[in-house]
Amino acid sequence: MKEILRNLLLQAADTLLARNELVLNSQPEFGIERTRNSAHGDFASNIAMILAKTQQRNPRELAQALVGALPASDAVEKVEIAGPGFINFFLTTRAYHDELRRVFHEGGDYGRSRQGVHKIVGVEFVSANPTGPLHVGHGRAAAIGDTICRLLDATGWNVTREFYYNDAGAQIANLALSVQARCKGIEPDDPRWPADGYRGEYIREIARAYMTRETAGRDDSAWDTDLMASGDPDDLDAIRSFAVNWLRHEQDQDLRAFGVEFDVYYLESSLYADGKLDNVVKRIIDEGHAYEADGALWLKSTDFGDDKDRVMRKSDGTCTYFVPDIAYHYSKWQRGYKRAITELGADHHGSLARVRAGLQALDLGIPKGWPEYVLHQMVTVMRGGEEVKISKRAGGYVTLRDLIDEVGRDATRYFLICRKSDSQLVFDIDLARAQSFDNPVYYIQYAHARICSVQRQMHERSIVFDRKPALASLDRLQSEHAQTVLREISRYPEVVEAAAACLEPHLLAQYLRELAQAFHTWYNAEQFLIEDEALRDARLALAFGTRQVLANGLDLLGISAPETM
RNA sequence: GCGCCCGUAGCUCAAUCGGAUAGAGCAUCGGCCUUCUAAGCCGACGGUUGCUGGUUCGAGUCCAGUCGGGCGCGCCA
Repeated sequence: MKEILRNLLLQAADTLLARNELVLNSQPEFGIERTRNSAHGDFASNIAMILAKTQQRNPRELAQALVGALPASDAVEKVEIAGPGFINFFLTTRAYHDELRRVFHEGGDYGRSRQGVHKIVGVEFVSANPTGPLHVGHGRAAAIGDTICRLLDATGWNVTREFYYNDAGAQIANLALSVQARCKGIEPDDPRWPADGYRGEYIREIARAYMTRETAGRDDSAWDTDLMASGDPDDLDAIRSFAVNWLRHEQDQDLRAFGVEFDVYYLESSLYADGKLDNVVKRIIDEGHAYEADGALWLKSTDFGDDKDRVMRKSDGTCTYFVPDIAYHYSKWQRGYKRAITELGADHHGSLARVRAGLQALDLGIPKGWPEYVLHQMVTVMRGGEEVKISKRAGGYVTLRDLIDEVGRDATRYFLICRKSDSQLVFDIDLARAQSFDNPVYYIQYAHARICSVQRQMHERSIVFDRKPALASLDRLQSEHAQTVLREISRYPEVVEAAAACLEPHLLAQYLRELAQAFHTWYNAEQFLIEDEALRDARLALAFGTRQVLANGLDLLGISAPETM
């Protein structure tokens, strides 16, 4: 719909241009938006006020000229000029009927578009260290990252989901020591317990499995073989491999239960094995962006906007954590991702400048703003009005698995996605569990189930719904409630586009609630299965169209659309 | 001390990349089931968008400052 109006305005501008009533040296950048107030029509454009600046003209007068030059369209009922120079468009009911017909015509593809067609984008998210189970924060990362992927896919991008495993380094060594201690029967409060060891119960479980020579699971392609525990408590290498494999398997199971699957698992250890890490360090030295001091090698990250230089290689010869990050992101660039998105917890935002600086230091023409980052703020979990602490070291914290088991996958995903990612989130377990209207996810699903129920009733009463005559009788939809539903449906493609463009999935979550609300209101006001055939057809068409849009939207959120509840 | 994010109704949060009269849900109060799912609907109540300036046709949104909260600032990851 928006595109129709945009084209009309551009044609009008062209007409004025041809008449020398307008001077432009570039395509005008202007907005067309849904109005908040129906007295202002359906859409409003600020084009006249934008152009007024460069044209040195009165915006209302300019708006008048533009409106005068607008080509005729059967989508537009009337056009008004209002306020400081808004051009308000009132659309015909026909325009809305056409949109509903499009829903039926395009079905599951309604709302999909092709802006990103043929372009590839790599999206990295979760990337949890394999040192423990996934917690709520990872859940938020998973929900946001996966939904962004679905949105990008819906707007024509070719998306690869990628998970980066820090399976090398100090935390992993710490993990191995912790499991080893458990293997030897050492408890966390024992003086022999490793400093900063992981104290959680899952460590005991891994140790038990290792000692009883279980097989650590494996169901992704990044590992070559299943790993058999040797059962030897002195073989730290074996313990490390086993523990990492075990935890990766657990994490993978949890993510699958959450409806999230990855295309690529990228292992930090592979950067050491194949020399990528050394190459990156060498390249940065060769480009003159590094120097030796105090026995360490420093990156001159201040050359690229960081507030201080950073140690790349410590005096003990090992690299600091962000060097593999640089090498890893460089590998994305090498693999052809002109667009890459990295989803991270906001507590890591400090590394962002470092990684970008390192990529600039390679001097390989990687754009300054590459990769794009999406950061999410912390999640606080509430239960019974009290905060549930999540600390990995302390043990007993709320895992993603706990939430999925207790709250359910759909509600968990919805709650983690429904707020803007850069605002802190309070996850109220009691509210998320509530099987009531308090719970927005059920509210949306209920709308879908209700429509399915109507369809079942229809069959029971042997009423036949034929799409063609139904879509021809939409003029019978006169009520304000039905009009509201029509309007909400027509917004869907715009919402998908905006959510994908801004990488803000919460816009879609919010919208689906509004669509469901419009439907529930209408449902309560009017009967669908009535005697008047044409009116019945029209109402059923609108109801089934609503169901389609709800299903499409829920699918993009990775939430099921149940037929009964 | 420096950097990033956030301050919006009693609570949890929106607000279409500067748009017109700031919106939902929860909570509170009052209505609606011989009707396709009441897991629903309608109405009422609720605001100086932390504060002070600035930019312009127009600011919750942008800028400066200030107060409050979170996170980060290591030869940890």
